[in-house]
Amino acid sequence: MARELITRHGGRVTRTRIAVIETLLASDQPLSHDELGSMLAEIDIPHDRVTLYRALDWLVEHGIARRIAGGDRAWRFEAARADGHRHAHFHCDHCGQVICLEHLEPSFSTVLPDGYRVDRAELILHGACASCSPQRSANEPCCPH
Amino acid sequence: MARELITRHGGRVTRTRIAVIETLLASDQPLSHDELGSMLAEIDIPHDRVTLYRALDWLVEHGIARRIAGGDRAWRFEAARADGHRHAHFHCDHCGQVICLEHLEPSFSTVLPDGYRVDRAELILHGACASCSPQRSANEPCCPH
DNA sequence: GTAGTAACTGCAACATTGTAGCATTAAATG
DNA sequence: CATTTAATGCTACAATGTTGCAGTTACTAC
Ligand SMILES: [Mn+2]
Ligand SMILES: [Mn+2]
Ligand SMILES: [Zn+2]
Ligand SMILES: [Zn+2]
Repeated sequence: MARELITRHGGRVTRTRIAVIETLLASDQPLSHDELGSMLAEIDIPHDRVTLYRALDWLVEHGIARRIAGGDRAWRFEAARADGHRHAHFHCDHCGQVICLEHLEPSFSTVLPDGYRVDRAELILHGACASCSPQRSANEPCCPH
Repeated sequence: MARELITRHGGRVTRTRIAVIETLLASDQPLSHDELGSMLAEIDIPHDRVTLYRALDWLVEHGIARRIAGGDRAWRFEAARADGHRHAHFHCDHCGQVICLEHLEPSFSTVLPDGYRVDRAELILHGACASCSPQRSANEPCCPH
């Protein structure tokens, strides 16, 4: 699956690329470079920081992954859907976790000044996730924050 | 006006704060720290990078300014409206300029998992501004990009 | 106006996130 | 296996932002 995605786009099948694709496909939420780095380290895929940046750039360039601007200053990445499906995201301002809002399309309709061209819309809801919301009972464990 | 805004919130009236507030109020688009720094330098307000960061933090904390995540990794700031009005923004991926879409409210309605709390929504349209759109006549000046 | 005090500033050092150049390694191909 | 060149690893650098701390300044009380 991962190998085929890579060769289909004329890339070379390397350890890091395979692991990144498989990790993204297995994740139900977008992952930051840093998170991916840790996950790769855990499954014993040695790699350089820069290699990971370049692998992710390559995946985005070829439409295999999508880049999301979280609202903090770190990109997050998720596997692109074959059908081009897009959705909004929720960013927990407390622990930094980002989740996908599968059923919320970032649609818009607006009058832009003449000559402007829209390529895509990003909708991000900010708030606190369940683990970070203050109303939860005080003896349940919270996020590492 | 600026002085009053500051004292009303129990802050000390300083050169930098006044200049920042006045610059934000006079601007029709959100400004990055860097842009603000240049503008302040032009009107002869000497200041340290860090002072500007702290002035902006203070303004946001007190609801005088609002912080916007452009999509590149630099915050932008705009004067907050008295009526709490919010709107979406357009980010030119070519020259980095951000403009306000006054009439586009970043509304949303979605079912979040239990326990999640939404504080605000950010909607950013990405594309090319009029100066950067390719269809413009080739002998008009374009952005510095 | 002077003095006292806490808020604010400026500077230096550091943190995080990401890029660029370049020599080395290794995936693909025949 | 030998050749080719894409991909990697390393080092150095850039952009954006934060922290600690000593010194300055805006405000308050007199
Ligand atoms: Mn998603
Ligand atoms: Mn705006
Ligand atoms: Zn959280
Ligand atoms: Zn532009």
